[in-house]
Amino acid sequence: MKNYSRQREAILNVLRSSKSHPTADEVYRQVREIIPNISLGTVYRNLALLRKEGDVLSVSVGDGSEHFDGDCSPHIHLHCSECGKIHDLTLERDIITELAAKSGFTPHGCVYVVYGRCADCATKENEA
Amino acid sequence: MKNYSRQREAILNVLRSSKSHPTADEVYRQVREIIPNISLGTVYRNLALLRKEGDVLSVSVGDGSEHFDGDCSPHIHLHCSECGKIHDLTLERDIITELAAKSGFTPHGCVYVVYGRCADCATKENEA
DNA sequence: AATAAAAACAGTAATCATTACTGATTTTGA
DNA sequence: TCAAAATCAGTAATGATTACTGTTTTTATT
Repeated sequence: MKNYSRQREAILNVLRSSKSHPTADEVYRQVREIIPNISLGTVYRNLALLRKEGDVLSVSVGDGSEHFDGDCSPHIHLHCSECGKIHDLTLERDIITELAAKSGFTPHGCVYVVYGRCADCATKENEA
Repeated sequence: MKNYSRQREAILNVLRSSKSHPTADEVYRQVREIIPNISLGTVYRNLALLRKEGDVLSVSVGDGSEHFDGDCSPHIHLHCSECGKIHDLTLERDIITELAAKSGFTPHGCVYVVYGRCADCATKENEA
């Protein structure tokens, strides 16, 4: 376990205990409930640091801001263009990274995004 | 073939004939050599449109701006944290999208990024 | 413990990629 | 031929992110 500051630890905890892929601002709001006077700059700085350390990864889905994820295991991000949510899908065997390694690339991490329409939104459509 | 404006067509051509995953600004500079008075706003608007249409996709690697790709076939983006380049790797069978579809998601497109160090940078290191 | 250097912080100002707006021009379709 | 719709160039505004400043906390050493 790394020795992180209280602020950095709190940010990491928020991300680890979240399933919603929050933006920097959303992380900020959640961490403020634990450390009320934490600065937004601190959140950004630590998110960048945690990403560099490989504790966290970030996903961009083209909605203007970066989303963060405390789960660094290889998994698929399903981004619904209708509701905007990012759903997770477990990936048992990471063929993509295996291929990358086979090609002479040294992998540190990965982000897989599939765009489309989630099952929830498809169901709602049928109901209406 | 869709009936696109001269500007939109030029933007698409730049992306189709590029292997370097340019940003909006880089696309703008290249298109200006063909249409010198094109506006940056037009480039952004058409990139967003082309992406929506599925003619183009965008990749974010955490360097501040979005990169665009005229190749929409499923392939792997190898992002080197050393030189910043995005290398492409062909993907014969897209297991990721297959899994997504099997889970009840309706896929429209996908972006796969593997972070790490490219073969070129590894070679340079050994030489030095 | 005392202290100096390094790291991290809160708060705020600045940057810069992206988006929105305006009025003019082009395209489309009846 | 004409009016509505789409698109444009140019520019202003937005807003996510980064950089800066002076202060506080941590770390390492004596």
